[in-house]
Parts: sequence; C-alpha cells; structure tokens
Amino acid sequence: MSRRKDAFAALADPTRRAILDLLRDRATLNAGEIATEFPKISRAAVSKHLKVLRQVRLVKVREQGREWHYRLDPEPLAKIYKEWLASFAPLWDESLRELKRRVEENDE
Amino acid sequence: MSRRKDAFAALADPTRRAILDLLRDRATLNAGEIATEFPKISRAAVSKHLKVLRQVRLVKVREQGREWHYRLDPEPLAKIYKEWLASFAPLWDESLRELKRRVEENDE
DNA sequence: GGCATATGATACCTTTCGGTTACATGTAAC
DNA sequence: GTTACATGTAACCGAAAGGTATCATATGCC
Repeated sequence: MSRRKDAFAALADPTRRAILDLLRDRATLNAGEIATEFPKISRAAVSKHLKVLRQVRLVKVREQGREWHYRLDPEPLAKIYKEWLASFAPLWDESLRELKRRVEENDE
Repeated sequence: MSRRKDAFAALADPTRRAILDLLRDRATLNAGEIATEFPKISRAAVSKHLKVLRQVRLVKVREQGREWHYRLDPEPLAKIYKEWLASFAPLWDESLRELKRRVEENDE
C-alpha cells in the first residue's frame, strides 16, 4: 500500500529539499539554473526531481518560451505544518520545559 | 546518493506517521498494541516500521520484560520544524495575506 | 522444567526510487 | 530554413523500501 505520492514522500529526498531551499531564497529560477546548483547529478535527474515537486504541488511552473520558471508554492508545506506537525508542538514544548526544570533543579 | 536514513525519510511512509499519531495521543504503547491498530499489514511489517522510527530517534523504547514500551520522542520533529520548515513560514503567511487582500478587493 | 507469549531479526520477493544515457519537442537566433 | 539551446520524457539499471513468512530469543506462567 501507500505508494501514492504525497508531499511527505517528496520531502524525503535531500536533493528535493535543497531545491526548495533554493526557491525559498531566490523566488524564481528556471530548470537550468536549478540544475547547475547540483553539479554531482545530471540535468535529467534534476528534471525528474522537479517533476515530483510539481506533482505534489510544492512548486509551480510558468513556461516562458523555452524556459520553465519555477516558483515555490508554500501551501503544501503550510498544510504539513498546520494539519500534522503542529499537533506535536505541545509535546516538544513540554520536553523543553522539562529540560529547563531539571537544569534549574541542578542549579539549586 | 542520499540513501542515508533521516527523520524526513522516516516520515515519508504513512503507516509510520500513523504510528506517531498513536503515540502522540496515547503516550506509551507496546509493539503488540501498535500492531493491532494496523490489521491490514503483518506484525512483522509494523515491527520493521518501529525499527526505522527507533533508528531516527523518533521513538524511544523501554524494554519491560518481554514487552517493549514505545514512547514518542518529539525532538526530531521539533528539529524538522525549527531547522527547516519554519524557514518557509514567512512565505505561507505572506500568501495568506495575499489571498485575504484579493478577497477584500473583490468585496469592494 | 516446559510451554505459551511478545517481540525482534532474517531471508526472500516485488515494487519503487534515484540515477544515467539517449531521444523528442519546442523556442530562439542566424 | 537551419542550427543551437532549454527542457522534458523514455528506456533502462542497481539499490532500497516495504511487505510476507519464518526463525530466534527472552520472558512469563503453570
């Protein structure tokens, strides 16, 4: 089961996360510009990563002549946070308080 | 490359996320209790998922006799949020403001 | 001790993933 | 029109993922 692609699966790959990092900082980039940031892998491999990101809507693309301009779509990331990750925040905040409490106890 | 296991990769599988959901709500569960929540897959499969979660420290385990008591460790999730996902939050907040602005414009 | 139980580890299989090379397509430039 | 460029797609490959069935191990119980 489970072989349906979703944003979580897309984020599993570090190259794809790095692409999102680029787009967070640079707003729009075309495929060639993105590919040159990853000299270790082929342009075709980067293109496939971009396809995955497109399919799960983590990036939007606007075809401009022969260049494809990529932009980040923050919506799926917001959704991951708001609909899943945030539900754990009370726990990690609590473990922080716990840690703080122990440190203070040791101080006394 | 990239075949290093990390928390992102662990979260790619929906069954593993569901296990974390269980542990968020129930604090501690042993392997059998977790396995019965997933009647579609074998106990061995669940055990392997638990191993992955252990390896990336998303869960902690305390062996109590022949039962292994699993607890969630919120730390890696906190790290994902604070060291990565949060850096995108300004973008999604901005796109919300953008949306709001357009709606208001349409109202006028 | 002897048997049942809880659980993890192993062996094996099939599918998916990430990579490569080669090809197709459309656009720009001359 | 022809040539160069930007990019995506297809075919293929080896490795990893996720599943099952089976085995190994340790604990609990009589």
